[in-house]
Amino acid sequence: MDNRGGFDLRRVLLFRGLNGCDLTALLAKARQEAAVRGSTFFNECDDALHCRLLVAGRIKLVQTSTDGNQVVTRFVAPGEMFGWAQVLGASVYPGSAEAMVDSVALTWDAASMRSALAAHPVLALNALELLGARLREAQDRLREVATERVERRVARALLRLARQSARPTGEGVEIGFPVTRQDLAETTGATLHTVSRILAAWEHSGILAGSRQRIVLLHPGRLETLAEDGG
Amino acid sequence: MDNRGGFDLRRVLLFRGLNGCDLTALLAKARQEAAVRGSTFFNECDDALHCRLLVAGRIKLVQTSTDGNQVVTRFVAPGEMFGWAQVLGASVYPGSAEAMVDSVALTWDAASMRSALAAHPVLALNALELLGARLREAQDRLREVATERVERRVARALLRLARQSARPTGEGVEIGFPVTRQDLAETTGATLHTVSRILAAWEHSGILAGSRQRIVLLHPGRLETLAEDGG
DNA sequence: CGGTTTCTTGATCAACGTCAATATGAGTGG
DNA sequence: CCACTCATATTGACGTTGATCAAGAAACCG
Repeated sequence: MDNRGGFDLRRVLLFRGLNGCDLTALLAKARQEAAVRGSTFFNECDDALHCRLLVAGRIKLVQTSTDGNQVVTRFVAPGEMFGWAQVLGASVYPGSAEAMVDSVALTWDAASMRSALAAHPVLALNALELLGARLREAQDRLREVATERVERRVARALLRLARQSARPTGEGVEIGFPVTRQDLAETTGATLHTVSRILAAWEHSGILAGSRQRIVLLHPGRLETLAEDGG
Repeated sequence: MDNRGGFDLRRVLLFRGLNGCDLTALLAKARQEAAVRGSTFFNECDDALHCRLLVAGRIKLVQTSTDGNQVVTRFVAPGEMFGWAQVLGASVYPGSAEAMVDSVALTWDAASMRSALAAHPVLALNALELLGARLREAQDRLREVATERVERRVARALLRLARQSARPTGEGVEIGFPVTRQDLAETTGATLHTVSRILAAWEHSGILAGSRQRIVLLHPGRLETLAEDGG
């Protein structure tokens, strides 16, 4: 089996259950694409001609509203697909994909991914499951933003980030890629000012430590309390 | 071709492109289920054993958070599927499905729907498209709730409702099923008080008219202005 | 007709955004 | 290596949106 880009593609959830042959054939159709930190794989409203699998790095998907406000719809970790728009019936990307660190993706054109989905039911079912999970996550976040205080939303966001990309350190769990207060604000629907204040308070009370773009959760348990019962 | 429950099933987007035979076979596996106004087809956290197609009536999907706050994740119109949870890899329903008027649904068990999806690629691709559209909608609403004022969110919610279920009246477009201020509050992430005040103001300025659970948009254009550039 | 749900409206208040100023570090070119 | 610049972060003062609290009115229902 192939092992392109130093990444084990059998681990990719979308490909689970696909036999080696078919996987190799599918891979043959992909090309590799890189984006340095700060650049994008695609921008909001670009024609959605491709879909991608993140192989290395970290991406954020960002939607911008007419008045310039931005929202981070998802952080993408290696092994996850992104930019499905065309495959799923949209003609343009609903958001931009910005590399938070230097990143590498495998890129398919939407048409061949569609035919692969049609040819391999297991692939389509996997896609449905993944998409279902994403829909549930989006709805959960909707409920949070609609009903919960900023502090709690920030707590949840940090826990999600930690779950997706924990890097154990001496004194706690570090989030494994650079996250600005602005990023956190855009995932939680708050301003960077409020986020900054909240994090400062938490640093003060020993729940977390951090410096520029780095956040270490010293006390995930206490964060979970904050996230759940609003202690 | 079958025409069960007085509803033309060829119009259902999920079934588009499926041949008559297969459609009939699929329908044979469904059973009919009714829910009177106010009752539910299923509740949040129930085991997700079935998936459903709304044939008549109107449903709202509601998520409740631990502190009792509710959010309406979607209004379901006839012809739309709901309660896909199990098919999409979740074991329990992420929300309840409450009938806003007396309603009828066709019900499949999740296993047979899964095998139908596996057997008919066209079905799986349709499902992916529909789910993709839903994901985009959820993300749009997330962006709205995170960045926009309540007034604008209410305007958008009304326009969405009108689009999904407009009933032309003498003086404007009526929303074709009973919607309470509470419902609107739960779709927009506001309180019913705020919604009530906003609607009162709009009634005052002639943008809409309404009575108990009835809303008539007299001036959709002005609502659209409010929804877009915050005029 | 009494009870219940829905809706309205006022008064008050706090969460959080906005505005503003400053600090801190990281990268860059001279 | 240092000066400069830019992005990021901190912090305070203040204002506004919209929630909360409270009370009552109106419509519907058995």
